Amino acid sequence: MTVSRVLNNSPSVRESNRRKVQKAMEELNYQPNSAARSLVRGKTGVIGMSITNFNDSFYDRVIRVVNRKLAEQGYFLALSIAEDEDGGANFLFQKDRVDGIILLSPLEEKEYVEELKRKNIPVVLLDNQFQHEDVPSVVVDNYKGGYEATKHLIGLGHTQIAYIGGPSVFLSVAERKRGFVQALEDAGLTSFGTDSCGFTVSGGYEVAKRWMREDKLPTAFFCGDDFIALGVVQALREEGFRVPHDISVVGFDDQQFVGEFYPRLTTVRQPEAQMGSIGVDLLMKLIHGEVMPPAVTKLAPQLLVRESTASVRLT
Amino acid sequence: MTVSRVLNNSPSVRESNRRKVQKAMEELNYQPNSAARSLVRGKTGVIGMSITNFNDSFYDRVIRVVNRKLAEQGYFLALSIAEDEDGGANFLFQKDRVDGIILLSPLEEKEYVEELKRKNIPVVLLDNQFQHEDVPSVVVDNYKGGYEATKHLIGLGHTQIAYIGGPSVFLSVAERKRGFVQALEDAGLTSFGTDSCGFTVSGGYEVAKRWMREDKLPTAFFCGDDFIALGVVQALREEGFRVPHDISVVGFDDQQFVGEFYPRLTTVRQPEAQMGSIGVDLLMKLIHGEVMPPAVTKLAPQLLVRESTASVRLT
DNA sequence: CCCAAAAGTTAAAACGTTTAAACTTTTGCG
DNA sequence: CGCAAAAGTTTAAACGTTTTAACTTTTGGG
Repeated sequence: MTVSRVLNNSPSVRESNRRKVQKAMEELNYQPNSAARSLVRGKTGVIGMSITNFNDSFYDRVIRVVNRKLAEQGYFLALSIAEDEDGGANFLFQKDRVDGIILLSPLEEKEYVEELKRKNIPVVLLDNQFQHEDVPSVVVDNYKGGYEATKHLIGLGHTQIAYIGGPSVFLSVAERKRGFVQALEDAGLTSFGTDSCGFTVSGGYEVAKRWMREDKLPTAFFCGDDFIALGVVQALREEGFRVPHDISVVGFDDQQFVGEFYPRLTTVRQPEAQMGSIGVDLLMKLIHGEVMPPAVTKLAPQLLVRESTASVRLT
Repeated sequence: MTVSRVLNNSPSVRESNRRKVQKAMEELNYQPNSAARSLVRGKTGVIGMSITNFNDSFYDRVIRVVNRKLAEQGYFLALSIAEDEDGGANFLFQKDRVDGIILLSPLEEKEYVEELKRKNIPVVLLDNQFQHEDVPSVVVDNYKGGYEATKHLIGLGHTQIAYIGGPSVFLSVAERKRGFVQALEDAGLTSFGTDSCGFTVSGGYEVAKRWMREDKLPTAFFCGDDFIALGVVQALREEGFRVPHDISVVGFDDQQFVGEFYPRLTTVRQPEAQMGSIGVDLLMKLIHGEVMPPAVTKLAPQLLVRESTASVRLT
């Protein structure tokens, strides 16, 4: 009826009637039923986003940008937590619940991507290094991040540099390491050693402690993320080493307040805003049926030099 | 048709037919349209949760518990970010999109609560001290948290204790302070002074610096949250004071890794799991139309004594 | 073997909107 | 003032399920 037209403000409705309808809507506290609407229209106006990790500044920043940008375009963002098995996005995995999905995950997620493809749901991958055929993705250039961080250390005169990465399920881990190795090679150096642990403070702490027990100490650590870096700093401190005076440490991600608390961490910042923004753009194109853009967009990270790195100390 | 019955596995369908239908569903990759389903049934199977804050361990823990518990009961959780004006839950604010809402917010949210009431959407408040008529809520006993933290400090011999709280929009701030004051009074002491700042590292940092400039230094700080506490620690350290050797500091919330990094922070841990669990229980009761339980459930926090507090130093 | 009850199946209506088509009123020009 | 075009309104069908009622088949007791 006419009501539908005023809801979708079609032009062909007499002003007086439009007024009347609006008044009635107010009085009755009327609100269109979105299920019915979705049913007939075949769209919901909501975009789903699956997230694996919460308490993390990198994800936080990406999510906020996506939320804002989606809102600008008239879409709602529904976040879903990806727990272990269920891929977490399960609730999103229904074509009629969302118009599109943004998968924010550092893991492969092959199955989910395939399922979504099969269901014909537009999907974009963020922070996901894996290339799934014709699913567009936006990632940061982790290789470059590792390279820049290491180069910075080399520039400070360090020659004994170690890398402590995260779990090998994350492709980012290997990429950062590749950058690390290449930077050393380009400078004619060799790696002091590498190791890995969980992306946690305690992980970094334990690796560093173990190394110290074995009398194996570089003059600088490049860590796979800030949590590991903090753990390393903590372990070093407990054994009487000062950062950066004795040993330099660099992290990755610029987590909340690592730049505000001693020792202000030198780290690699990812372009979260760009990532989120491009991700939304890609998804919108997909939704509007535009031709598929190039599969993977790679963004440059930025080295933030702070106080946890210094010139190598000549003993 | 029969299909509907096998979907909802009603008993009255011949086994052979059930088999046939299932096979067909597999082959066609069939998935029931949830919009149509919601439309006729009047429920969606999703619970919305509005969150103001992301990169925060307290919220993270609550959210994860809620997610898990909801999943157990066959509901999906859709998270929505509450940005400034929109109350963020706007997408949830439609009765036909969700079966119920959990508002996780430390702010008053009067308008939203009223709007939800008006729309007749079951709603439960978490971490929200404000009492909205007949909306059940679960909060932590911030008064008690403040009391216990201060008592701990007093027990260590401190008599010059200061409180640095967060922004006064948060009721929790006043409650924690009330606990602080009462503990002092019960011990026959008076407050060394109070101040406030944002719930940030830099906030705590600046207050402490300012106080030091004015030669105003207590022997112990009770801070409104861990971020403030870290800022205070950092400021003290920069001025040559050691924590806890010279000055003790206690925080609130047990944020990620404040227990792993020097100085391991003494803090107050909120019972996130309980809060989430009770919140879900309440919401389920509301949804099933059970009689309204008592309006506000108050949970006891727990003091975690670590290394940022020590006996007062007798100079 | 018949018949009633039980078990299972099919048909029709309903959920609340949008869209397309048919219909009616208004407008403006000669 | 009449008529065609434009503007606006009403009707009907459709979206994909569930629910209720009506119908058909199977089962089992006498």
